Amino acid sequence: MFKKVLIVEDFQATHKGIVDTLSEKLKVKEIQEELYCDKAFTRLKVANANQVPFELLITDLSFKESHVERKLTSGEELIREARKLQPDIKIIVYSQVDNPAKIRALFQEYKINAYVCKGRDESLWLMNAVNAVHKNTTYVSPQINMATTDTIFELDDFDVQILKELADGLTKREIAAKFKQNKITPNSESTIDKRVSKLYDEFEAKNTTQLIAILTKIGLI
Amino acid sequence: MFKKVLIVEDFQATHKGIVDTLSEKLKVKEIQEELYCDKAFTRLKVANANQVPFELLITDLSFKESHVERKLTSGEELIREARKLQPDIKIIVYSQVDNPAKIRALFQEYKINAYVCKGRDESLWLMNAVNAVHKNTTYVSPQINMATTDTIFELDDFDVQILKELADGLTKREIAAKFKQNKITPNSESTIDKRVSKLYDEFEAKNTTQLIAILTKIGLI
DNA sequence: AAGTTCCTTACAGATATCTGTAAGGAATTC
DNA sequence: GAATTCCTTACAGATATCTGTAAGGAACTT
Repeated sequence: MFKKVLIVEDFQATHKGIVDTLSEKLKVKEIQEELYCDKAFTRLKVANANQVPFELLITDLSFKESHVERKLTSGEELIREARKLQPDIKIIVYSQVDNPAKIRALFQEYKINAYVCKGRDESLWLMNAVNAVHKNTTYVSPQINMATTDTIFELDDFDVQILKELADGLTKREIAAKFKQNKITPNSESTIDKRVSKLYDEFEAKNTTQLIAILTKIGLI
Repeated sequence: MFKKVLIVEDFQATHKGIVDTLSEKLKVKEIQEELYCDKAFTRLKVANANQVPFELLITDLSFKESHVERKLTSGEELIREARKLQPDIKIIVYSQVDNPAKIRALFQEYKINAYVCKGRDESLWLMNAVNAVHKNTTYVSPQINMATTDTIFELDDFDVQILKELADGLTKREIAAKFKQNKITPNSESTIDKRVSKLYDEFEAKNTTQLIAILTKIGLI
C-alpha cells in the first residue's frame, strides 16, 4: 500500500473522513493534509527535493477564494503542476463534479488515475480507488456513468473559445473581428455561424441562448 | 446547549467533521445523522410524535441522486416540510453555495436561523452558528458578503419564468404565446422584451445569451 | 491527375432581437 | 377630479441570428 499520501481539500470537515479511511482501513502511514493548492504544491516540491516524494495525491477540484493570495486557484492547476514536477505520482480526484465529459477530460488531459465523486458511500469508493490505483489501474466511482453517449461530444478549443465569447455577450460579428485581430483561424462570421449551428444539433439546442444555458449548466464553459 | 440535533448531509466523509465539532466542542449529547432527506423527515416526524422532538436541524442543500426513490430531493424541500411540521425548530443550512442572493432567499422564505458555507475554517463557523442560534440570533459565515449590492436584485416570479423559458430555447414570441395560453399576465411580446431589457441593465448583460450565462452561473435559474 | 471529402468563406433571405416612440389603462398623489 | 407615475401594449426600424446555397482551397483517395 501507499506509504506517503497528500490530501488537498478546502472542506475541513471532509478531511477527517478521508484520513480515517486511509489510515484505519488502508493502513497508510504518512498522511499529510493541505487546505490550499499553493501550499500543497510547495509540499510536493519539498518532498521531491528531499527525495522522499509523495506517492499519491488526492485532491478536490474547486477551492473557495480566501484572503490569501493564490497562484494556483483550482485543483486542475495543481494537478497540471504536480504532473510536471513528478510525472509518476498517482492522482485521485475527489470532487462533487458528476459530469462524465468533464471527468473524461481529466483522465485525458491530466492523466489522473482515479475519480471519486463526493456523496453517499464515498468512503467505500475512495478505498476502491486507492486500491485500484495502487494496482496501476484506473477507477471511477460507480454512480458516474462514463458510458453515456449523450455527453461525449468533443468540444474542441475553437468551439469552447466561441462559446465563451458568446457567454460574454459578444455577437458573432464581434467574435469574428476579435479572432481576426488575434490571428485565430478560422475567423469568418460564416464559419462561426456554422460551428455554433453544429453544436445545436449535438446538444439539441434551438438557439444560442439555450446552447449556452445547457453548456453552462453542465459546467463545460 | 442543544441536546438533540439532526444532521442531514449526503457527503459521508463530512459527517465526522460535523459530529466531532458538535459533540466534542459543543457537548451536544444526542446527534443523529441521515444521508437522505426522506429518512431525515421521517425521523423528525417520529421524534415529534413521541414528544422528544429535535431542537436543531443541520442540513445541506444539494443531494445527489441515487437508486433510492425520493420524495424530498433537495434540502430546501426538507426545510420547508420541517418548518411545517415543527415551526419552532432551529435550522442551520450547511452548504457550498456562496451566493448572497440565494442565501438571503433562504432566510426570507424558509426562516432558516443560520447559514454556514463549506470551506476552510468551516468547523469554527459551524460552532459560531450553533452558538448564535442557541441564543436565538441568526448567523452567516463570514466569507459571505451579505452586504454586496451587486447581487440583491429581486428577480420576481415573472422574470424567472421568462428566463427559464429563454434558457429552454423559446423565442420571446413563443413565450408570449405560451403565457397567453396559460393565462399568465402580462403576456405581450413587448412586455417580455421590456422585462428582459431591464434585466440587461441590472446584470450588465449585452444580450439574452450573456444574461442567461450570468444567471445560470450564479445559480439563479 | 481526376475525384472525393472536408473546411472555410461569401452572400442572401427569413426570423428574431433589441431599442425606441407612443398610446391607453390602473393606481397613487395632490 | 386632475396630474403623475407606472405598467402594458402596439408598432417600427436597425441589428443580429439562423439557415440555405454556392464557390474555392487543402488534404486525401484512387
